[in-house]
Amino acid sequence: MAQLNNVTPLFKDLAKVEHEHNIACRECSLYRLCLPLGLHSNDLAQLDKIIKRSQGFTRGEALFASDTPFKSIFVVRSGSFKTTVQASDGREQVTGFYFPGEFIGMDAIYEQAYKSTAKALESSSVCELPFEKLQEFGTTMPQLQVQMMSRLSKELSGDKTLMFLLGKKTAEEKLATFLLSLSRRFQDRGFSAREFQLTMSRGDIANHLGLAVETVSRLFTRFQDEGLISIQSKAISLLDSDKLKQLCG
Amino acid sequence: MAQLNNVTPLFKDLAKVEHEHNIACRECSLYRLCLPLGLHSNDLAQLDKIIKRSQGFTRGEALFASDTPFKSIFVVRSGSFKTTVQASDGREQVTGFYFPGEFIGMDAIYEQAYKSTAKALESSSVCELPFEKLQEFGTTMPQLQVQMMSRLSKELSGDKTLMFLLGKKTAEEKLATFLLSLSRRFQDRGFSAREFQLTMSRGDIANHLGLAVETVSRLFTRFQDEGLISIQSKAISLLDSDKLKQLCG
DNA sequence: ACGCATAATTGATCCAGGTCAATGCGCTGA
DNA sequence: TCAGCGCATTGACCTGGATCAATTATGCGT
Repeated sequence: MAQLNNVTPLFKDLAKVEHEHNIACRECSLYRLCLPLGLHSNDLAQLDKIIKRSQGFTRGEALFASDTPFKSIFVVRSGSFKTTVQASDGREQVTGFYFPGEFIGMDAIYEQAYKSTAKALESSSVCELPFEKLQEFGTTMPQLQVQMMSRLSKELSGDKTLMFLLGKKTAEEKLATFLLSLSRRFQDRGFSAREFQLTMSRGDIANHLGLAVETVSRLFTRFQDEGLISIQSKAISLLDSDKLKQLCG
Repeated sequence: MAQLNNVTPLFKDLAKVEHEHNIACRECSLYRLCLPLGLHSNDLAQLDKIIKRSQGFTRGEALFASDTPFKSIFVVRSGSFKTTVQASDGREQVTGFYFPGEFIGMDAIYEQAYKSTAKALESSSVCELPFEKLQEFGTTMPQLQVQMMSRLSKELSGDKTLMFLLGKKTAEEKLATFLLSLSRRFQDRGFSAREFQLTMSRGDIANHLGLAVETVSRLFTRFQDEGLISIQSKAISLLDSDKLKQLCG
């Protein structure tokens, strides 16, 4: 666990527990958020067997790189990740941030190759689901397939929302929306909706929202001046989420 | 067929043939692009039975509305559609355009409700796939499930690309990318990659790309002045797609 | 074929947010 | 403890594309 001491993981307790023991899905605290939902216990045991529990990634380490053959879908177990797509000229877009229980790599099924790069934002770990095995299981566990589709659909729906954000929202609306989205996701995971760590850099946030770093920085200070938030480097608390909600448009 | 005479459907021949006969998947000219790919012929016959072939929609008519219960996934049979998401304040974002063989409504699986509105851009028709039935079939036809996931994945991948476009590209790059994307899709469907109809309005294009109508209009005239395209109201031809490719960045 | 509504073009002006530049802060490692 | 470096903040200025305002096509209904 030494590597965990020099960072501030978002989900320290989870990381501690689940790094140390390769605990079964049934006992995983993410169960409620994850794939196995709705599976019977013998099916669950089957699933358990094919899941590879990874050793963990350190800040900046890649889970997979763009244009690499697709083999597995990953579920974040602890920590957090970002995914990016890049153009040949070097420009890149942060397409998403991923927290425990969330799936990474589903956009690679069609092309059979990852079309984005996934990097850890802090010390993190994942469960690896080899897609071929997953397919085999689909025959005997239709519920699993439905669950998978549901996951894909959820991300699709989220992406449409993001398209609206990128295409139609002002800088202020973008940042307010982003903060509340994080807040909601932390709450879903049993953490404070009010206070949390921004594990990604200002640059990552700006990039993701289609803004310049400077704009994000200015907005943070303005939100703070207006008493909406309190922010100190990576630690943020939402002081007036009602007003933030209004700002989302 | 009277309703088809006063419009210029993108896929007139398809519309003619497939409106009149409820032809089976096996004989459908979209087979290659559509769901049944990889199914055995007896499976195909099964699938055929659950597919409802709709009567057709006229320009502006809604296939489904936002916040309506989810029942079916739709495949465009002829014509074209757009999907939009809207905010409470009235702003809306065109999240996609859909052509024959493409799937609409997959982002509704998770929420079990359509989170976008789909409208016909011209006289169009769809195949309706009741999701419940599709699920039942999944048990006996795992291949179908895989195919569905593949479709979802493809759209996901496309959305990431669009996020890059919205977040990082200039107006010029956006429009060039859009035109080439249409071109490629028409080519995939056996139509000219060089000359086609823009069934959507300038407003729809602008909205989709996160631009103002005026900007799109100006770019069209500029592209025309520079000899890249030739455009006359809805009819466009790409005169220099190599240079357009360069403009995409 | 005519007239009205809607869509598209074109021009003039403006501003949100980007870019450039300088400074400040906080890790990290010796 | 402190130097060095990457990240973040702050200020000054600039610009791509939005907005506003006419004008001109297009197409639809009668």
